[in-house]
Amino acid sequence: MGRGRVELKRIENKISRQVTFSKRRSGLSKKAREISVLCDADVALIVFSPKGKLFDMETILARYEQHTPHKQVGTNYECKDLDPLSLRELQNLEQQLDSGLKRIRTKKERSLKDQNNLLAKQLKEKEKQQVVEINRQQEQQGLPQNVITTFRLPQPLSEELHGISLTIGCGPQHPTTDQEDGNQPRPPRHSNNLIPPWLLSHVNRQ
Amino acid sequence: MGRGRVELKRIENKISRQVTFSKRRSGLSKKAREISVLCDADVALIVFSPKGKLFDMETILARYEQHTPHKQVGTNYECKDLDPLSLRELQNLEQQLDSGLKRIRTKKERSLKDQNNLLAKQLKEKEKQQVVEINRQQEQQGLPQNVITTFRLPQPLSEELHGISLTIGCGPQHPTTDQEDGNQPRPPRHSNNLIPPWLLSHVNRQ
DNA sequence: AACTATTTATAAGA
DNA sequence: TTCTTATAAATAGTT
Repeated sequence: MGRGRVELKRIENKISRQVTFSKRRSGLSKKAREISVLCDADVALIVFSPKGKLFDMETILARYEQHTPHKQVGTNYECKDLDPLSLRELQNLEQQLDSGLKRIRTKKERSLKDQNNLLAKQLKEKEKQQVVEINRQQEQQGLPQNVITTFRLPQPLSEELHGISLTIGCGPQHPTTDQEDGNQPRPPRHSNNLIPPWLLSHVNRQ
Repeated sequence: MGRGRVELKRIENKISRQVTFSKRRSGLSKKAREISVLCDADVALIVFSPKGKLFDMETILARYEQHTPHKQVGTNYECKDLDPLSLRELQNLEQQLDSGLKRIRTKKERSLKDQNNLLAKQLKEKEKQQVVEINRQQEQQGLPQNVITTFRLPQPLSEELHGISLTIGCGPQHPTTDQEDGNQPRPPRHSNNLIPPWLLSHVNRQ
């Protein structure tokens, strides 16, 4: 339905796929609503986005549900349908289970978020301490201060970071061949008083 | 779509309603299948007939692109076979819906936990850094310290260092502008905990 | 179930 | 994202 035929295969272009998803999702919802109204049917439609996010969940329930036992029309059979009550009960059960799951999930999420917040606060605190620490040291050595606060925007930042990364990664070149020797003479300490954190994480090893 | 406009209200004529139901039901299924394939989305569609009978139930999971051929319900089959089948299918559907919910929940949880871990690691490094910092200061004051010379450079570290340089110096490791595939799970931008935490806090700032 | 006149959905482009 | 429009697709009424 559009300016070209649609091949029934995954749309590889991400943008196109998202656009198509958005359009078709609304179209699908509309049609689901229509059939439910026109034909007095119950329709449940659940659409998950490509990334698994619950993108749309729509339950369309026709207003009146007459669950009178009935016969199959237009066939030779008298057919007892699936018991509407059972169906309804199943639906109820599903809803209850789902809401139960949601409650638990919510609790878990809240717990995790609390934990996140706590950790973030602690981390921030540590950073403050560190900045003060470094500034204090530099002050002692008569070096310019506020090294860290010179980092601002992403773009200029990355350039500055590049320099720093060289300092960290390529400054005291550690030969890669000395992996097994535990008593390598240490390269001279950085003249820079910023001790590479990656180094610290190894100091306490073993 | 047809020879006349459709008023969005229940079709009173029973035969017409059933015919329309049948037609639209297949159309709806088709569209659901299409969006699931085209957009790589998971779609669940449940349609109940006006009287509560499970008339059509289709679960489309894009991952398994095998589309079960449509079932003819009601016309040519023994009714006694229908009900248990419907029941079983309903149970299947319930299970699939549930697993869909679980999948999402798991993803959210994993995301939060990753974040927690990252924060925890950063925090830990900060602490270590502070300890070494203090040691260094003490050293400056004439106190012998050998903290750093105990350091051993394990093989993997150099690779990690390389990673740091790339990460910091070369900008986004994972270009977001690619059109190819947005579904590949990307590693977190700085999953590497060796990046200086103070630096990380700047890089990640948004 | 088939057939079409129409309406509707929507792909591509702006 | 939203609108526009050319076209493909769905489908209402009919046979």
